[in-house]
Amino acid sequence: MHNETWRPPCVLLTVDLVILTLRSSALHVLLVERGIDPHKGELALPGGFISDTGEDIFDAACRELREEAGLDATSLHLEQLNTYGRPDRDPRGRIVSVAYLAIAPGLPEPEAGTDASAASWRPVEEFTSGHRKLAFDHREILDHGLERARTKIENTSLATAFCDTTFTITDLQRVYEAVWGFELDPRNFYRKVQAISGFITPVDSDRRTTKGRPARLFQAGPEHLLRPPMLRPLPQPRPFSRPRSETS
Amino acid sequence: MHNETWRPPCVLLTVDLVILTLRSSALHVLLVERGIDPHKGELALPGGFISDTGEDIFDAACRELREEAGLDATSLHLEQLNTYGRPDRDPRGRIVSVAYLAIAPGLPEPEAGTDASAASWRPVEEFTSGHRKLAFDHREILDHGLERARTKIENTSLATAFCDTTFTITDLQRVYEAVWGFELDPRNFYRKVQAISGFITPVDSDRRTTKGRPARLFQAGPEHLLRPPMLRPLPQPRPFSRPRSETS
DNA sequence: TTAGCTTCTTGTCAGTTCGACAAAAAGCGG
DNA sequence: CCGCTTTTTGTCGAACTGACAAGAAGCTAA
Repeated sequence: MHNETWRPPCVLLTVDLVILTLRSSALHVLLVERGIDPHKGELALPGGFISDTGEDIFDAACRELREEAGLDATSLHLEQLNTYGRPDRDPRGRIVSVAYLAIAPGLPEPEAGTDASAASWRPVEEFTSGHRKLAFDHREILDHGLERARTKIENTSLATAFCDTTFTITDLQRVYEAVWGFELDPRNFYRKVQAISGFITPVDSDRRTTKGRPARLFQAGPEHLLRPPMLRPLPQPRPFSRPRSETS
Repeated sequence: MHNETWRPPCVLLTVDLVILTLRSSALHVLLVERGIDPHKGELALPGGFISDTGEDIFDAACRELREEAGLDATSLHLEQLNTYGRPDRDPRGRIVSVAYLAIAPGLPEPEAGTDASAASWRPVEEFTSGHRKLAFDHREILDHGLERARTKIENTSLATAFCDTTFTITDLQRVYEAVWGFELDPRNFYRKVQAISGFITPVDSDRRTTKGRPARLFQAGPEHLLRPPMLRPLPQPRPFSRPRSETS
């Protein structure tokens, strides 16, 4: 296939992070304003080159999470998304980026004065609705991250990663509503999440009270796979379902 | 973060393929016997280095599919899996591999005399049950590919990618049984797949006949997302589901 | 103190789906 | 025509879903 003098080409490897959280019931993503060219001044996902050839990719994602976002990887969900390597995606040369999805509970604005000071939480709605743009192909990466989140909270307990260690069922409902973009019936939601075995377990003798009736507190359960799953309502009312017995 | 003389390290990029198909109702994966060190003589996933810095990763996957497996990427399902970059995964140096999952309908053995002659279909059961080993971290990649397939045929129409353009409902059932490793009730399966709108559409006036009653033929429908989903039975009978009204 | 407000929690109820199984339908081989 | 195989249609009780009413438990303001 290749003669012996052929040397495989090498590429530069970066890590990009889609970090999602909930702030006042709206889904937000952490973005940085680029300080250097290319795309100077534009918004971009936090990320950067792997530090040396001995660094594992996952470790690089943890490091960027700490350096650029000021977040501790051990306390939040972090999973790999796709890898992006279109030859023209970066004008500086052949740069391949491994994207990661991070899910964090509600957090304060990144502290000024730190390395993460250039980062800020932005409502994802600004980008999904089309007006605002992102540097490089980061809009595509963000879309993939959002779709991954939408799908995974259907079948896994990922939604609890948006919550603190203890949370109310209404907190959890806010997560589903923000990620899916749908309002849900609180009464059906309340019973449904409890019927899924291992999803959430009650924390006894403690309730959180804000305005109405105090709510029971829960914590994430042992099960990762939700069965039955939480199915999101579909955007389109679906073409049509063939009547069962109409065989023509 | 880095001074200006710092140059980001570059890595070698490869593509590895998990190519799945059904042969006589059993799930098979295409593997090659390595002709060179490292891991000479061992079984490995087909794959190779990207050919030059201008080649897109997806295109590289298509090329390897053609060169190593003799398959045409336009006629089968091809999607990206995870990217593997542990520093010690390849003794030759820092080699990062982007894995792809390909799903093909039942196919004959790769033709001898071609570039793909080193490749052969192996039952996945040989590897999942533990005895036989794979080169590098390819066992891990295979496991991820299998888990992806198991999950995606639940929620998407991916299962039809294992079938020819027309197929019977029993053919489709064989796919689910092979990928999940569970036997399913043909009668419930028959009605369930038809109730999912857009999953499969009947091909009129044509039936396939082998031994028993001739079976109606179908083709893949327009819908990608299955709603309601096909839920696989769980290995463990699940701990226990709290009685609905037991609130203590 | 009590009425009103908010939010959480439990009930109800009809339509749908699911899983286990029976039985009919449609071919083939003898 | 009889038995065999495989596909297709029925049946039926249990479980789940989605819509909505209503009770429970706090807070606040008159």
